[in-house]
Amino acid sequence: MPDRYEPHTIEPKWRERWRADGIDHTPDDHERPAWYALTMFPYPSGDLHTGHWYAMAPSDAAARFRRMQGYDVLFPIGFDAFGLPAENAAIQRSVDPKAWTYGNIERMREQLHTMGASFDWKREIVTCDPEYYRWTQWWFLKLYEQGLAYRAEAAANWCPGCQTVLANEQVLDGRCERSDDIVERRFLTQWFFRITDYAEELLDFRGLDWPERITTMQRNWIGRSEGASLHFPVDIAGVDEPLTIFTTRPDTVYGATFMVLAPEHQLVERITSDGQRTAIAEYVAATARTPEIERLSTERAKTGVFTGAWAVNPFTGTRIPIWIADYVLVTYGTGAIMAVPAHDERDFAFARDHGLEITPVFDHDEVDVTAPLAAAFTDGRAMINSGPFDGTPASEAIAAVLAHAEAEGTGERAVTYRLRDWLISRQRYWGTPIPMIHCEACGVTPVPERELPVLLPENVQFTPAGQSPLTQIAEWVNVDCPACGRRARRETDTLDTFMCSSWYQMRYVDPDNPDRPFSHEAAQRWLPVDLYTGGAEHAVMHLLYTRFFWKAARDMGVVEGDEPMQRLFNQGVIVGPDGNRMSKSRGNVVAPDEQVERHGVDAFRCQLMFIGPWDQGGPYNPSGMPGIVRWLNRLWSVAVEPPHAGADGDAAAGRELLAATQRTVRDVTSDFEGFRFNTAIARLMELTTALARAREAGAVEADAWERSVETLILLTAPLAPHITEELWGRCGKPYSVHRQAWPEFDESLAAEETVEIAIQVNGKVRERLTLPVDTGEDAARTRALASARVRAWTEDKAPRRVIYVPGKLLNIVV
RNA sequence: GCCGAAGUGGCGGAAUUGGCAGACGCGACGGUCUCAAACACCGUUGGGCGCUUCAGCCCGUGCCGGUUCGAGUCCGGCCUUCGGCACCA
Repeated sequence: MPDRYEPHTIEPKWRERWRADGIDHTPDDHERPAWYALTMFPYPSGDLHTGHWYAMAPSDAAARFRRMQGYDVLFPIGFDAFGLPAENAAIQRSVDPKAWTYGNIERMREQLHTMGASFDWKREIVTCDPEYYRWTQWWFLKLYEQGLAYRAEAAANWCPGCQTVLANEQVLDGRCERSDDIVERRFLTQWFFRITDYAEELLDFRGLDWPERITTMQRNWIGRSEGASLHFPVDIAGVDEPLTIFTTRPDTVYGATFMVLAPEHQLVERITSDGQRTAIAEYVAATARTPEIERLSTERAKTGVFTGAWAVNPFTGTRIPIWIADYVLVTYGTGAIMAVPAHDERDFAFARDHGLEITPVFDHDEVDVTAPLAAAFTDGRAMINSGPFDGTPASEAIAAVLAHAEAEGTGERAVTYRLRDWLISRQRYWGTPIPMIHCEACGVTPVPERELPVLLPENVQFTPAGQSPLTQIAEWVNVDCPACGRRARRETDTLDTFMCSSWYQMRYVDPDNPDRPFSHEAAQRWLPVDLYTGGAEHAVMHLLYTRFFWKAARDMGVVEGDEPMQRLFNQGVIVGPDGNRMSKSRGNVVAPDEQVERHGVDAFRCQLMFIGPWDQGGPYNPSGMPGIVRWLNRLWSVAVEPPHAGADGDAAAGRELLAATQRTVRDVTSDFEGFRFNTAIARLMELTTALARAREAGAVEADAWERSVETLILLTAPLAPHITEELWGRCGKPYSVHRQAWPEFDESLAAEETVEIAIQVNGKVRERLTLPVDTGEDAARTRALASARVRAWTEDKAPRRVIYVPGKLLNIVV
C-alpha cells in the first residue's frame, strides 16, 4: 500500500540532505559552460513576505532549469543591508541599527532556507559587513581618481522641527511624517557621480535581451534633447557674463520676448532690483516648499515674479524682462530659458497670465494671441518677424539660425539630457562612510587605500534633534590629514545604498577575496550576469546606476564588456487578495509561513508561479491552493502507483502517451525559456491527468508508462524540488533528480496524425472537420464543400474566395 | 502632470507572427465513495434563445469608431486601474 503525499515529512528531509551534500554550491571544476543567474538581493526588513517568495521561487526554478540543461550555475544570495529602516527603528525604538539589521538577517536567512531555493549560501554577502563596504569605499576612491566623483551644492529636504534631512519618502504632502512641520529645501554641499558623462552610451541597448518597456523607460529617463546654447547679455552693472540658456528651438529666438530663470538659479540674487527684492524672496521661499512633481504639472497656473532686471536678445538687440518661475527647473538644461510664448504652450500660458508680449515668428493660417492655450501653435511654415531669416522654410530654420549663432558667437549647438548626475551623499548614519577627509590646508583628500575600510562607529547616540550621529563622534571625525598630517575632519555623509547594489553582482563571483573586490579569473568565468531577475520597480534607477558603474569599471580596466546584465526579467508586483498592496494596516497580508505550514513549500512555490504571468504580478489569493495540492497529489499517485502488472498494454495507447509527453517537453521547455511558469504548470497538470486516465483505462505499455512518468518528474523538478526528489528515488532512480539532464524534445515521437480544422463561411465557424495533418488546400476545400452544414450556409453558391490556413482553418467567402 | 504597462466568464488566467475566444485551475451545481465528515474521483459550468424527432442560432475580450475574408490581437479617439518620477529599497 503506497503511502500518501506528506510534504511535511519529505520536505525537511530533503532540505537537510541537500544542505549536507552541498548540492547547491557553485561547481568550481569549470567543466561545463557557466551560467550566472542573479536575483535582486533583499533588504533585511525582518520578515520574508509573499513578495520575496514571488520574486525568488521562479528565479530558483529558472536557475534549476539551467543546471539541468547542462550549465554550471552561479546562483548567489545576500542582503542589501544599509538603509533608512534600520535608522528609523533606532530612533523610534532605541535599538542599535546594526543589532537590528543582523537580527533580521538571521531570521530571514532561516526563512530563505525553507524556501527550497538552490542558493549558494557559501557566497552570501551582506553590504553592511566591513569586508563588503570596504570595497564599496574602494570603488568610491577609484571613481574619484577617474574624475567621476565631485562635490556640488544640492537641495535636500529639511525639516525645521526635527533639524534633520528627510528622504522623499518621509515627506507627506510637503510635511514631515514625524513632526508634521512644513518641509523646506536646503542647499548642502554634497557628493555626485558623473553619470551624465555616460548618458550617450547608456542610451545604447544593442545586444541586450531586456524588456522593451524597461529600455524605453530608461531612454525617457535619460531624455536626450538636441538644440542649442544661446547667450543673452544681461543689462546690469557688475554682471559681465551672459545668461546662457538651452533651447531645442533656436529658430524661434526672434520670438523670445522674455526670459525665465528657475527660482534657485545662481544669478537671481545678483540681478534682482531693490524694488523687487521682497517679492522675489517670497517667491523663492514658496518655491522651496513646492514639490517638483507639482511644479511640472501642466495643469497648474504658471506663477512667477519679475526680477526687475533685463537681458538683451542677441539676435534682435531688444531688451527683454527677466522673470523667475517655478515651471523652470534649476536641474534641467542651464536652469534658465528664453521664453517664446507664440510657440511654446507653457510660455504662452505664462505670457497670457502676466501680460507679456507675444510675437509669432512662423507664419500660420490663424494667429490669435488673445485666445487661450490652444492658440499657442508650435508648428509653422516659414519664418516671419525674424530679420534676415524671414521667408526661411521651417524645415531649414534651425540649421540656418544655428549657423548664424555660431558665426556670431552668440550660441552653439548643444545636447542636453534630462538625466542628472547621481547624488550619492546621505546625511545619515547607517550607510557606507565616504572615505574622504577635509583638510584646511589640502582640501578634500582621499583616505589612502591601505587604511580602508573606514569603519562605521558603533553604539552611537541618536539625538532627537540634530544631524547624523557621525558628526557627534569627535574621536571618529577628527583625524590627521593623510597628506600633510595636520588635524582634519572626516566626511560625515554616507553613501547612497544604491551604490552598494551597483556592484554586488561583481562581488558574488569572488566574495571572500581579501585583497581585491574580485579576482580577474573569477570575473572571466562568471561575468557578466546571464540572467537578472527582480522587481519592475527597479526599472530605471538601480538598473541605470549599475550599468553606469559597470561602464566606469570597464574604463578602468577592471571588467570586460559593455554591460553588466545580459538578460533582464522584471517580475510584477504581488498584491493582496483585494488588489491592494499588502500591508498590515489593510489586513490583507498573506503570510508565506502560514501557507507553507498548511500545504508545504512545493505547493506554495507552484501556486505563486501558477497564478499568472510572472511579469504581471497581481492579486495573490490563497483560495486557488486546492488546485495545486490536488495536482501534486495526482503526481504522487501516478509516480508511486503504476498500472496493474500484466498489462502488456496497447501499443497505440503507449504511442499516444509518449506523443503527449513529448509535446509537454516541447511546451514546458519553451515556457521555461520565456518564464511562463503558469502555462508550464498547466501543461504539466494536463500530462498528469493524461497519465491518471491512461492508468484508469489500464491499457498502456509498461515501458511507455515509465518513460512518461520519469519525464513528468524531471519537468516538474525545477518548480517543486522536494516532491520530485522523493518520487525520483521511489521510482528507483539515483539521487539526485536535480543533477539529471533536462529531457530532450523528440519530434519524431510527438507527431499527431490528424488535426481538427475549423470551416468558416464568411468568417463564421460552421463546421469542424478532422483531417490528416498533411491535407492540402484542394482536398480540404473539397471536403468542406461536401459538408451539408457548409452547404446550408453557402446555399451552393460558388465561393468568391477561399482562405486556407493549414492545420487551423478554411474560410469560404461567398 | 510626465514616463511605462494592463483591462478577457462569478474569480486567477489561456489564446508564439491577425486564424476555432475562455486552455489550466479556483469556485459553484450535480453525482460516486462514506454511518458521517475529510480526502479522492466523475460530470456540467460565458450570456441569451431553442432542444415534443434532429440541433442548432444570436450576442460576447473596458468604451466609441476604423482597417480586414477574418480583430482579444492592428490603427485613431476616450475611460479605468497599476508601476516609476531621482533621499524607500
